[in-house]
Amino acid sequence: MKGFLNITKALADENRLRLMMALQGGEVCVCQLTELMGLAMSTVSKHLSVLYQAGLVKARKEGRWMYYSLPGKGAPAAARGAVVWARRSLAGKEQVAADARRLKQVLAMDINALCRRTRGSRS
Amino acid sequence: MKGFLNITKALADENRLRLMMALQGGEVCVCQLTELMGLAMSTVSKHLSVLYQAGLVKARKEGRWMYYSLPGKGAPAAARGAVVWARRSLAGKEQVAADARRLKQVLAMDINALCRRTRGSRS
DNA sequence: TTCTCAATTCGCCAATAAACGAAATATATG
DNA sequence: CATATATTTCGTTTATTGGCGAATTGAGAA
Repeated sequence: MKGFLNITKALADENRLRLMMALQGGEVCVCQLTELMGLAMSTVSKHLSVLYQAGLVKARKEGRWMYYSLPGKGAPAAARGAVVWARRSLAGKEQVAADARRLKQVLAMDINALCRRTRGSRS
Repeated sequence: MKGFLNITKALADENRLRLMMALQGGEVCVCQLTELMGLAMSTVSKHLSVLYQAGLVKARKEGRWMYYSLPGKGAPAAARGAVVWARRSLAGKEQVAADARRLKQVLAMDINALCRRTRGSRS
C-alpha cells in the first residue's frame, strides 16, 4: 500500500508528469530539464527526487552532471506498470508534444552554456 | 493531460484507494462506507465525489441511499485502466484485506440501524 | 404538506506540498 | 590547494488538500 501510494502521489503533479514524459527519448540532465520546465533548478531537482523515491526514474551521475531516465527491466513491477500506464495515457497530449519539440531544441544546445544560463533565478 | 492528472490526483490518497478497493465486490452505500472507514460522512462523501469526478467510480441513487461502485465497460479507457492497475497493484495488501473482512461484517448489519448510528460525529 | 433522514455542500482549521533563494555538497579544473 | 560549477538540501512562504461539524438538499414516509 505504502509503495503504491508513493507512486500515485508522485504521479499526481503536472510538472512531474511532464518530467517523466520528457525522459521517454532517453536520459536527460538536470540543467536541460530545468531549461525545459522554466522552473528553478532546486524545484526541478526536488521533483526528480520525488520521482526517484517512487522508483519512477533512474539516476546516473557523470562528472558534475546528473542524468535521469525512465526505469527499465530491472525496476519493480509496480513502478514499471506506472510508467507504461502513464506513457500510454499521455501519448499524443498537446503539452507532452510541445515539451518534446522544445526538448529537442534544448538537447541541441551546448550543455555548458546551458547550465551557466540556468544557474541563477528563473523567474 | 488534465483528465489523466485528475485520475492520478484522485488515486493519491490512502483513504480514496481504500474506498475504491472496498467497491471491488460490488456496490456499497455511503453510510456503509462511512462505517468502514471510521471517518465523518461528509469526509467520505467528499472522497467519493473526487473519485466520481475522475471517473473512477459510478454512482446510483436508490431512494434515500446512494450506491457507489467501480466503473464497467462503458467507462473511458483512462479510468478503466486506472482501476485495473490499482486493483492489480493493491491485491493482497494487508490494509485492503482487512477492509474486505470488515466490510463483510458491515454489509451483514441492518442498513437502517447502521445509517442511524453514523448520523452524528464519528470522533 | 410536514417530518425524517441519507447524502452533499459550506465554512473553517490543520496538515501537506510546491515554489523560491540561499547555503551546502560534491566534482572537475587551474 | 583553491576555484568554479552542477546538483542537492535547507528554510521560508504560499497554495492546496483533508478533516470536521453545521447547514442545506432532496427523496421517502406520515
